[in-house]
Amino acid sequence: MAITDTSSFVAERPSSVPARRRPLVLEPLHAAQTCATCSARATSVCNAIEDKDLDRLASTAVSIIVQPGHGFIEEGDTAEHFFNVTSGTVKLFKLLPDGRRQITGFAGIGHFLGLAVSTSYSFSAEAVDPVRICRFSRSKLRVLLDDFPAMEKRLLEVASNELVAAQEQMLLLGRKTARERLASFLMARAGMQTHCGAETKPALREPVSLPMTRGDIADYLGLTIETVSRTLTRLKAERLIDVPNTTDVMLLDPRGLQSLATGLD
Amino acid sequence: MAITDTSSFVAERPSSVPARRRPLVLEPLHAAQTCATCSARATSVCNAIEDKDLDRLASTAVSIIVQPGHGFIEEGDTAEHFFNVTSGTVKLFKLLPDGRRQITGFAGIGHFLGLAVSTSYSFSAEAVDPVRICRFSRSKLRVLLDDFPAMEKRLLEVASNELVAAQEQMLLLGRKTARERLASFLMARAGMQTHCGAETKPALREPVSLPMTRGDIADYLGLTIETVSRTLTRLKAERLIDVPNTTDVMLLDPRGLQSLATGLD
DNA sequence: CGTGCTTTTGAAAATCATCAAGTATAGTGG
DNA sequence: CCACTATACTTGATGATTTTCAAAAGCACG
Repeated sequence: MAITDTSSFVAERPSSVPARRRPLVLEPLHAAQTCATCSARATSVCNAIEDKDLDRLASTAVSIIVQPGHGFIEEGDTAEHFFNVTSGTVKLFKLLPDGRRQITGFAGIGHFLGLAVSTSYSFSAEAVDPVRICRFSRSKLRVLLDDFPAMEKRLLEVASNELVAAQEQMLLLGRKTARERLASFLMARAGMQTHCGAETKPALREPVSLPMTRGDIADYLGLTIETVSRTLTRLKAERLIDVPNTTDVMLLDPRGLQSLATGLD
Repeated sequence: MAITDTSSFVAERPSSVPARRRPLVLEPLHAAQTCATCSARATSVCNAIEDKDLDRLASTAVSIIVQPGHGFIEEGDTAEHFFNVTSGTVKLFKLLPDGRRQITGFAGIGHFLGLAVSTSYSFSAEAVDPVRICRFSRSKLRVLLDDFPAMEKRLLEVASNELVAAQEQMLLLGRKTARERLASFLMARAGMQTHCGAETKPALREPVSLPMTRGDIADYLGLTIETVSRTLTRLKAERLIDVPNTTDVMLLDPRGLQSLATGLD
C-alpha cells in the first residue's frame, strides 16, 4: 500500500536559470507515503476508490515535491502524466509568445490536473508555494479507470465543476471592472477556505490567505500589478477590507464585497 | 427506434414580450426523427452508442426546434434536461444583475449542453438561428450512462475539450487586444467550419459564416458592438479580411490573421 | 545593514467604452 | 412593387478606466 521510496521525489532548485525556466530536478523523498493516509484524499478524485483497492492506486502513483516558482507541466509538452495536488497551491497558466500570461486557475489540495484529451498539455503549471503532488502515469491510469468506473464518474464531475468555474471566470474577465474582479477573487478565496480548509466553522474573523504574488493575481484577473495594488488600496480605504500584510486580507464587509463581486454597485 | 410524434416539439414565438424573455412554447413536430439518421450523430457524444442500442437512446430523447432569439435554458432554473444540438447555432451566456452579458460559447451541431453537476443550470442558452436540439431527461440519461460506460467516457472527453477551449478563451479575454480577439475569433470559426462542416476540403475561398449579431460577438469577446465593428472595418482596410455582408467574412490573409491571433504582431 | 525583490504610489498615455448620429438591411403592409 | 418602419450596423467625437512608464517605499535575506 505504501509507495516505494525510490518512486518518490523532491524537486530541487537549480541556481543560474530564472525560476520559471528552471528544469525540474527530482530527488528521492525520505519518507514514504500512502494513499490511505493522504491528506488530499477526502477532497480529491481518489475518494472514488474504495479502501481495499487503494494499493492499486498507490502503485501507479509517485509523490513529488515542487519548490515555489518551479514548473512541472509545460504547455506543449507530451502529456505523459496526470497530477493530483496533495498540499500547497499551483498556478495554471497559458502564455502568449511575447510573454503575456493568463493564469487560468489556482489549484489547491485535492485538485486534479492534466485532463486534456490531447497528447500534449494545453497549459503550464508552476508551484506558488512548496507543493506536494501525486503523479500518475496516463497510460496506467487509463487502465485503472476501466476497472473503476466510479473514478471516471468522479472525473466527469470534476471536469463539469471546472467548466462552471471557467465560465464564471470568463464573465469576470470579459465584463467585470477591476474593483469587481478583486472583490470576486477575494470572496471566492474566502469561500474556498471555509469549504475546503481545515476550519469547518464560518471563520469570519479569519484572514483570506493569498499565497500568490500581486503579479499572479493580476495575471489571473486580467489586470496589471499596479491596478491590483491600487484597487486593494482603495478597497482598504473604503473599509471593505484590511490588508495587514502582503499575503493576508481581512474581509471587513463581506456583504459589501459580495454585492460588488456580483456587479450590484 | 423512431421518436414518438407526441414527444417532438417546435418552439413557437410569442409576440408581446422581448425575444430574450419570451417563454418557450412547444408544439408537436410533424415529422418523426431517429437517432440512426441524426445528422449530428457523427460529431456528438451519441456516437459512443452502437447502432443496436440506438433505440434505447432515442426513447429517452425529445426533438425540439427553437426559433432565433428564444431561450431554452435559463441560468438558475432546475436542471432537468441535457441537450444536444443537431442543427443551427446556440449561444451560451451568463448575465450580471445590471444586464452585462458574457457569452461563454457558441454551440453548434453535435454540441452537448447541461453538463453541470449542480441541480440548477449555471448558464442560459438561446438560439442564434433556427435550432434543432435533442433533449434528454437528466434522470433517464443517468441510468443510460450506467449501461453505456463508453458514453460516459465520451462525455469526459467532451468536457475536457471544452475545458481546453475555456482556458483559451480566458487567455483571449484577459490578455488579448481587440484586434487579436477578432482575429482569434475568425480563425477559430474558420477552423470549426473546416473540421465540422460538410466540406472536408480546406475551402480557403469559402467565407467564414457569422450567424450571430455584432452584439453577440462583442459579448463573446468582452468588447462593445462599436469596437467589434470598428475592428472589423480596420482589418478590412488592412486587407486581412473582406466583409461582403454582415454574416460573411472572407479571410484574405489567413497567415496574417493567425499571427495576429496568437499575439505575434 | 545593505542588496534585491515585491509592492505601492504617481503622472502620462492609450485602448476601449460611451454617447450620438447617420447608414444599411430586412421585414411589413399598403 | 415600393414606401415605411424597425433593427442592426457603421462611423465620429468625447471620455474614462486601465495601462504604461517611473520612482519610492517595504520586506526578506544574506
